[in-house]
Amino acid sequence: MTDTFVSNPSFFKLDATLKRIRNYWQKTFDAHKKDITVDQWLLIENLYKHKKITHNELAKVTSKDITTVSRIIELLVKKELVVREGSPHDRRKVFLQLTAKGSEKYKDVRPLVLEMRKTGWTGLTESDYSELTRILDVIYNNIP
Amino acid sequence: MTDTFVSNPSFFKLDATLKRIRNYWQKTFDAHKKDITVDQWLLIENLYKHKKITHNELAKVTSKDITTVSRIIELLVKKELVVREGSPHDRRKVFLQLTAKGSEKYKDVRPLVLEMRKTGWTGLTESDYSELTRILDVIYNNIP
DNA sequence: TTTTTTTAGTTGCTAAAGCAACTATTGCTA
DNA sequence: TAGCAATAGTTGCTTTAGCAACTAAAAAAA
Repeated sequence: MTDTFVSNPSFFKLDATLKRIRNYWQKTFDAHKKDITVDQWLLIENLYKHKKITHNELAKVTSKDITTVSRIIELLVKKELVVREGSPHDRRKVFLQLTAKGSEKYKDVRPLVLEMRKTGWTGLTESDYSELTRILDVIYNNIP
Repeated sequence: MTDTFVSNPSFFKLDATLKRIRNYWQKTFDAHKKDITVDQWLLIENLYKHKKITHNELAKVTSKDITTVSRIIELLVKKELVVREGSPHDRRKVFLQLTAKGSEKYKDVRPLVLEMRKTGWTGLTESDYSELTRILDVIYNNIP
């Protein structure tokens, strides 16, 4: 790998792309008055998928810091989209679950998300997707 | 493009990878007592490259919000790495420049950054790099 | 059983992202 | 030339990121 190659700012390109996607998602949510942020959506999506899960587990599957999860969940509880329920067996643990309102929010927002993902992938093939996944995975695992 | 494909959370993978890189960079900066954040570094890198530039231009080349740039620059000014200098021709404009200390910081940190980039790319080829760049560019330009 | 360590979660702090509203110029136009 | 629009930046606000320090409970070790 050449020096000019290494000096190439791929970090920057990742960052710029992600910011652009995030921005687009947020603007779309806002335009449709979904009253939700992108990261709040990510948590809702995972809560829908996992049904019952702790802060810690949710942090792992979303690649978020547990403190960040804790605070986003607080906002979702305030919006009555999520309930916290202490575990009877282990009183340190708190299980998180979507409320009925939370499930409805998921079903309400999901079509928008699918549409946006489709938009992002326009002109790309499934093999492009595999390539991207492969390369990002390698980079991810290269980091000590 | 199939539905399962579209539903695949590539956004999440981008986010996770970027967070991991950012985290690694920050920890490395801290371990070497560079007293700098990743985004502060990005601005310094661009100030070194462009020599004399306004907030607005710096925001464009770094894909950052101008308010964000404004505040990061404030921190860099406090650290005496950057000076603001009003334009005599247009009193709205403020030119930004690295101080001598700022240039030194750049030269001091740059080897670390090159090393980390190399680490991230271990096991990948230049064609992987082109692929990643191409795919990210397509996605970026797909976003309305 | 008592002490120590580990685990789950919260709170305080600083940094960065981005929108809205604001000031101060400069440029355009009627 | 006077009035209005556009441009450059800053400040206030809410959200997310992540480290450090903390509480409380459970698990492991003495």
